[in-house]
Amino acid sequence: MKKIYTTKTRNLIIDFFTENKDKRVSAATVFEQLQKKQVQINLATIYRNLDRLTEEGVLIKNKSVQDDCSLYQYVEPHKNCHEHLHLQCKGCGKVMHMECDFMKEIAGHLREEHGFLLDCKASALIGICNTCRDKECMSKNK
Amino acid sequence: MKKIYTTKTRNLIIDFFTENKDKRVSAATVFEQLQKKQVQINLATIYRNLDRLTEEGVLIKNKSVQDDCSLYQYVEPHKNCHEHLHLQCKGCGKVMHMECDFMKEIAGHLREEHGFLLDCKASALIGICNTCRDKECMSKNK
DNA sequence: TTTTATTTGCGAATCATTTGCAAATTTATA
DNA sequence: TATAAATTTGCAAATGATTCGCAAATAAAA
Repeated sequence: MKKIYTTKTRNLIIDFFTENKDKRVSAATVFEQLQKKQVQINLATIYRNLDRLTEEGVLIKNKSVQDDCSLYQYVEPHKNCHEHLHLQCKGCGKVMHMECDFMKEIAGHLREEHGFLLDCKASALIGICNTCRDKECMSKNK
Repeated sequence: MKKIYTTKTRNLIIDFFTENKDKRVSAATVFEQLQKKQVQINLATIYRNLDRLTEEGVLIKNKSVQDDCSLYQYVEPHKNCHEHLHLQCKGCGKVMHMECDFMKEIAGHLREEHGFLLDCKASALIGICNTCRDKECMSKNK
């Protein structure tokens, strides 16, 4: 098995994500944001690190609903994403972790009634969050 | 607004999907399957038709979990995909429509407790279906 | 049947992501 | 600490899905 090398590049990328814990970003965004901080890392290297970090469970990777690219987000080590669903807002892109007891009911219902073993980590519910709904509402009433 | 032209190409593509109602396929797959039937349609044209059909609501389009491509599936006209979630099996790729009253509870819970307006059509729950679970189980007990 | 609108095929362009490879860096070993 | 071994990096080129421009073909409207 491969060993993990602690490189400058790797640390800079991890730092970026821990400083932006609630953001879901593309490889290109990581690249741009680091450039703004005068950090020059090759895009291919960023991709390689993002994929390693995803394998290690440091990041979650999934596809953007709107764009044709993958998005990565930091996972709080204590958060067990196997046990809650992710709610992603179509408006602002933010992902909320739906951590509440109702989760168990959903998983149970799917298992009992539909013979379906839910994989929370891989799933995502798309919709509109409160904030964006209000914005939408306001613009319609103009 | 644009009018819809009924072309040979368009009909061939619609036929393909109505003959394969439970399958979710990529543009490339449509292309290959039509070729096997001696039907030659340019890939770009297939893409254009798939996107038109998706806009018209004849197909559902979403991104593959595993591959880097979009998948399209026929939607039964009577099915209202605004009101149920799609359960997609990681194993076989099949999509089930979760049509049952519990859906209302889920949508209600998200709205009331999480301030989240669910967009069923855009969402997908990933997991393992009965059939694939059994297969997996059998192979482990070998 | 002529006119107008839309679609098609084709090749080229685009965009995200991956890959090969030599050089650089990190870790392990002596 | 010096050297060897393993892994990562940058770079440029390759890949693969999807899109685009444009002239020719087809369908709908007049």
